[in-house]
Amino acid sequence: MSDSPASALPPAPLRRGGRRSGRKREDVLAHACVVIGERGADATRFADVSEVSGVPISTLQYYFGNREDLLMAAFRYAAKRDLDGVRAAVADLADPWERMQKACSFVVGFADEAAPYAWQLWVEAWRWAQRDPEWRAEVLADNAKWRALLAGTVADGVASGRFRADADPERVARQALAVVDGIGLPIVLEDPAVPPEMARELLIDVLARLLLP
Amino acid sequence: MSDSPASALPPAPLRRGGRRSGRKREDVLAHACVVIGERGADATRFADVSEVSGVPISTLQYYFGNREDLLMAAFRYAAKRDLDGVRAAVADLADPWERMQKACSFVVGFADEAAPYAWQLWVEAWRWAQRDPEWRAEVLADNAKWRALLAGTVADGVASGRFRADADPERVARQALAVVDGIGLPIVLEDPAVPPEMARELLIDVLARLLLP
Amino acid sequence: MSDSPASALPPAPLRRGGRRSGRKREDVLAHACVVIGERGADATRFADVSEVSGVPISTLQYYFGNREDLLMAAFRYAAKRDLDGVRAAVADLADPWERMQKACSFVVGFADEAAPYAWQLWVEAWRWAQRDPEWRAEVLADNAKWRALLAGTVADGVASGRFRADADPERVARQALAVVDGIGLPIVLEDPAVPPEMARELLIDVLARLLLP
Amino acid sequence: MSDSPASALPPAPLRRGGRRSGRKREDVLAHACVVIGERGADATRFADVSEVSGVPISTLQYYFGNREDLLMAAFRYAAKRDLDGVRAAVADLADPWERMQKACSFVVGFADEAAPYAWQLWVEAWRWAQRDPEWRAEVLADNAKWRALLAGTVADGVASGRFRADADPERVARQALAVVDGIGLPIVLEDPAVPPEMARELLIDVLARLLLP
DNA sequence: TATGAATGAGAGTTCATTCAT
DNA sequence: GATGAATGAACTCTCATTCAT
Repeated sequence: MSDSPASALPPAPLRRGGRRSGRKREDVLAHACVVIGERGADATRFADVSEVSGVPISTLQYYFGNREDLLMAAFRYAAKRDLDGVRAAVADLADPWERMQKACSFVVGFADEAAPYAWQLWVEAWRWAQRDPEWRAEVLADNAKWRALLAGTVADGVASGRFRADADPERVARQALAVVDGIGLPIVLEDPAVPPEMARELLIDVLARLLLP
Repeated sequence: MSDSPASALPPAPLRRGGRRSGRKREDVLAHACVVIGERGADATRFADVSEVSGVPISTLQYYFGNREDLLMAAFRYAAKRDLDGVRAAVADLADPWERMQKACSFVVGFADEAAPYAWQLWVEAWRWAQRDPEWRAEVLADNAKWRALLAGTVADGVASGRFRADADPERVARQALAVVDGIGLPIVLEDPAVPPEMARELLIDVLARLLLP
Repeated sequence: MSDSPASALPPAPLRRGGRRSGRKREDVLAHACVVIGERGADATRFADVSEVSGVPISTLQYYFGNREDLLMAAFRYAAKRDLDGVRAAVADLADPWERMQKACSFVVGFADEAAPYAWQLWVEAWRWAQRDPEWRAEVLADNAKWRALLAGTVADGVASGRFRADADPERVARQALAVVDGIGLPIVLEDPAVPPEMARELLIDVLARLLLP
Repeated sequence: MSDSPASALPPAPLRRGGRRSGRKREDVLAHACVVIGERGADATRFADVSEVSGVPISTLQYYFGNREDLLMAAFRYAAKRDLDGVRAAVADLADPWERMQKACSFVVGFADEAAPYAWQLWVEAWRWAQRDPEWRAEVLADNAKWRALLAGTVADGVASGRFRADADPERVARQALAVVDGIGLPIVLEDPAVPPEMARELLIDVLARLLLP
C-alpha cells in the first residue's frame, strides 16, 4: 500500500509529530508526484494515483477534493520538498562558488542529489500557470524563492570577494535561473547532442562568466 | 470559415494558387496552433479546433486521422513556420551580432516579430517528447536546426572578427539556446519580477559575455 | 425500472433474500437476453438494454465492463437458465422416453415450457463462437452439457429396456441434438411449410427411430 | 484488384456473355461472400468489401445501393451458387442413395465439394430472416428449393425400390434437411467431440434409418 | 472517517451516405 | 458510368463526481 515511490525519496519520513492522517496524506502526495512526473498532469487521473498509492479513489477525493486540488497539492508538496532539498544540500558549503554550482545543479537532476521528476513537475506547473491564476501565483512565488536563494549566494560571494565586485545579485540570479531552466531541457529529453556532462559543463561555464573575476 | 486565427498570424500565407485541400489543411493547422497555445495540447479537443476553424469534427478526422496526429501536424506546421520566420527575419541582417540578437529574441516573443504562441507550443512539444518517441525525434531534430542556425551565425562572427576568436560556435549555440529557453519562462508567465524589457536586456547581456571580445 | 422483460419470463427468479446488486444484475441480464433475442447480438447497443431495463448506460458499463462482456454475461445467464429449466422440466418424469421428448422439445420452443428466445440466443452464440475463441469455449462446454443430459437419458432407457439395446448413448445424443438444432430453424422462421406441430412430430419420429425398439 | 476470393471458387468464371459491368458485379459479390463468411454480415462494412475486391467504396454503393442491399445481393448470389453447385454435384449420380448422401454432405462442407463459407452464410441469412420480411421470404424460398431437391430424390428412390416403400418424400426431406442443418454446427465450430468424419457417419446413419429398407 | 455504488457529461472514432466532379 | 471529398449520426468508453452507508 505504501511502497516508496519509484526512486529515491523515502515514503515520507516525518516519523515524529504528524497526526496519522497527515502522514498518509504526504505519502499519497509523494506517489502522486511520481505519477505526474511520469504521465503528465493532464493525464494523471484519480485512478492512477489510487493504484500506485493503494488508496481508494473516493478516499483521495475525501482527502483532496477536486482532481485539480490534488494536482495542486502535489505540486506544492514537490515545490517545498525541492526547495528544502536544495537548501539542505548547500547548507554546509562555505564557499559561495561551491554553493552556486550545487544549487544550480540540483533541479536539473545532475548526479544523485536530484529530486525525482523535479524538472518534469516544473514543466507541468509552468503549463498550468500560463492559464490558471492560482497556479500562476504559486509558481511565481516559488520562482521568487529560488531567485532569493541564488541572489543571497551571489551577494555573499560579492561581499567575500569570491565573485566579481560588479555582479548585481538580483540580475545574476535571474540570469542563472534562466540558464538552469534552459539547460535542463536537453537533459530530460536525453538529447544526444547535449549529454548531461556537457550540459553541466556548459552551465558552469556560463555561471563562471557571470560571476568569477 | 477561414477567418484568420484569433491573433496576429495572417490567414495562412500558402503557396500560391493552392490545391484546394492543401490550402484548407494549412488553414486548419494555423487555427489548431492557436487553440493549442491557448488551452494546451492535452486540453485541445477536436471540438475546439472545429469551432475555431469552422471545419466539422469528422472532416478534421478525415484530414488528420487521430487527435494525436492532428496535434503532431500542428506542431510540425508551427515548427516549420517559426524556423522559416526567424530565417526570414535575420536574412537581411549583415552584422552577426545583430543577427544573433534578432534570432534569439524571436522565439520568446519579444516585440512584434514573434510567432504567436511559439513558446507555448514548444513547451507542449517538450512535454510530449518526454513520453513519446515520435515527438521526441521531432523535437530533437528541430532543436538541431536551431542550434545549427545559431552556430552558423557564431561562426560567421568569429570569422569576421566581430566575435571573440576563442568562441566555439557549437558550444555557444548550445548555451545561447539554453538562455533563450530559460528567459522565455518569466515572459510567458508574465512574471512582474522579470518584465519583458528586463528579460531582453538580461538575455543580450549573457550573449554579449559569451561572444563579444 | 424492474419490469419483467417483454415477454414470458418472470421478473427473475433470484436466489432469495438477494444481495442488492446481485439481484439487479440478474434483472438486467434477463432484459438483455430479450433484446439480444429480438435484435440480434450485433445490433444490441448499450442504449437498447438501458432503455428496456431502465438502468443507465454507464451503470451497465459499471456492471459488465465491455459491450462484449455484457453480451457474454447475458449468454451465460441464458445458457444456465435454459439448462436449469430443462433439468427442472424433466426432473419428475420417470419414463426415459417421456424425458427424451420433453428435453428435446424444450429448446426449440414448443408449447409453453420453452425458454423465451432460447433458440435465437443460441444462434447468436454460434455466430460469435465461429470467430471468438472465448465464445467458442463457452458454447462447446454448454453443448457438452446438453449431450451429457441426453446421453444420460438414453443410457437410462437402454438399461431399463425402454430403448433399443443397441443404442449407443453418446452417438444418439449427438444425433438427437443435431435434429433438435435443425428442426428449430423452420420454427423460428415460422416457415409455413413446417408448422410447429409438424416439426414436433417430425422430431419425435426421428427420435423414435433412433431409440425405440 | 480481382484476385480470387480466399478459397476454391474462381474469380467468377462467366467468361462468355455478360456485359462488362455484370462480370465485375459478380466478382465483387464473390468477394463479399468471403467477407461475410469471415466476419459476419453485421460486421461487414463497405470498407472491407472494398479492400478485398479492390473496388472503391463509392463504386460499391453505385453498384448496389445500400449496405443492406449489397448484403442481400451477396446472399442471393451465394444461395444460387450453392444450389447450382449441389445440382451439378448430383447430376451424374444414378443411384438415389448416392445422390442423397452427396447432396446432404454438400452444404455442411464435407470434403472438397463444399462451397466456401456456405454454412456461415446460411447462418447469417437465418439471423436476418428472423427480423426482416424480405430476407425471410428469400430464405424460405430457398429452403423450399432444397426440400424439393431432396424430396425428388427420395421419390425416385421409393419408385425404384431403393428406399423403403413407406417413406414419405416430403416428410423425409424435412427431416433430412433438419439433420443436415443440425450436424453442420459442430463442424463449423470444430467441436472436438464431433469431428467431421464422425459427423458424416452420424448423418448418414440417420438418413439410412429414414430411408433404407 | 473512509469507502463502494452509481451515474452524467463529454470525447474519440467508425461508418454509411451525400455531393460534386 | 465511376469515384474522391466531405460530413452527420450513432456508439462505446473513460472519468470525475455524487450519494449513501
